[in-house]
Amino acid sequence: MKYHHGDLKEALVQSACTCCEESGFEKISLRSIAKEANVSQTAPYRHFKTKVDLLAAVAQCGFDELREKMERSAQKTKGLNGKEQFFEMGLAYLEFGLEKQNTYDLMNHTSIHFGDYPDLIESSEATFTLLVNAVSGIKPELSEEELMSECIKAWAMIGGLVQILRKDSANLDSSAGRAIELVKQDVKKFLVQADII
Amino acid sequence: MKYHHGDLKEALVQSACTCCEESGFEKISLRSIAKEANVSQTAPYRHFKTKVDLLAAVAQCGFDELREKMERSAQKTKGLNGKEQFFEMGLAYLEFGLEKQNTYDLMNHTSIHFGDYPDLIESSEATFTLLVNAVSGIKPELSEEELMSECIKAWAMIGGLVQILRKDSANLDSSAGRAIELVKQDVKKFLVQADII
DNA sequence: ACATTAATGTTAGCACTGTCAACATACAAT
DNA sequence: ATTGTATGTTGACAGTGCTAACATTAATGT
Repeated sequence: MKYHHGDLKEALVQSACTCCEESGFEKISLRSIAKEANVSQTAPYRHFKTKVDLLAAVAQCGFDELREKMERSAQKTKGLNGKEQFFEMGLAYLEFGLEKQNTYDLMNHTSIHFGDYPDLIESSEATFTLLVNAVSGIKPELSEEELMSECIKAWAMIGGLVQILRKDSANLDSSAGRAIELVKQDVKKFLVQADII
Repeated sequence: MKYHHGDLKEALVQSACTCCEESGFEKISLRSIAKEANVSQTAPYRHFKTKVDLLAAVAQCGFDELREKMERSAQKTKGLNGKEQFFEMGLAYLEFGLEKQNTYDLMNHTSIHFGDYPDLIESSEATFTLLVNAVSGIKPELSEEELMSECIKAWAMIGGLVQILRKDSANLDSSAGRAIELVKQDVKKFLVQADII
């Protein structure tokens, strides 16, 4: 057990990522993360000024993971037309939001002020850029403003869908519950009907 | 009815609502709320089994407030056609999401398990019902399933828009920032273009 | 009217948290 | 070899949610 950990910073971030997805980011405690790394409770303060700084690093990992997932989806459908590709990317986003709920929450949480973390901004912008490029590929005739409007529309829709699909059906009456089941089963049809793709 | 305090339960909820909107629901501490009511730290436990129970009450107030706001908006436009009314309600929802951000967050937060709070379910369903009725009035020919699909579409869109419009423009590159400003200035045009109304 | 019970509030304390200051060690540069 | 800096440790403080044991008040039954 050497006094100096090899790469404590990275180990802490990894532990925090795991813990975030397993138990929710609110349950992350610096102390437990430190213990998991076999290190004293205040050791993390040599690498992160505050707890939020660590959470920001976790959120950044989330954006990177999301972007990679979307890129993989887009590449898998390279033979297909632009709209199909765009749909696959949207689906990837939706899947991420549903599978990694806690990380997704952290990424969209207001307690992290993006402005304080340039790297985080960069990662989140890189993800959004994927969307912009895809739409731009489908509709090259759009002005930049129209393009952005289109992207925001798609983004809002998918983001809103994630929010809805996550709700327990207990929150809703039975007919809404059935409708949500339908949406889950056939997201594509829904997106088409909603004029997203 | 009057015991030691008078109506401590209501006082706690009111304090919590105020505190939630002012500083965010994560900063609510039972102790500070108790102090604000001039009562010992553990007194709230005679009225709320856990802190989350208190938060659920705050969330319920939020849904009631949102519903009332939407109802007021709908009534104000009674002379106009159904679509205008529907738009005003959507705008009311959006305004609520932007003005009462912290309360809105709490209402959509996953740590509150709606299933445990029947009153909360009721309040949230009553709000959603407003939307359903409005859409149903505009398009009476829809089957129940189609109706729900339409409502979910509108709900997802507005919810997603709230999420986007709240982001600091620092999060986005300048062109997206400009587009968001446009959306803010002319939400209606955006919703029409998005085929919401 | 009085005794009993339930509702409500208090005190003390536990285990936990984020964070800081002071100290200790390891490693890199001189 | 000496020194400085990066990194890790110990100990402590104030704050948290929550529980148990106790105190008081209001409502209820006779």
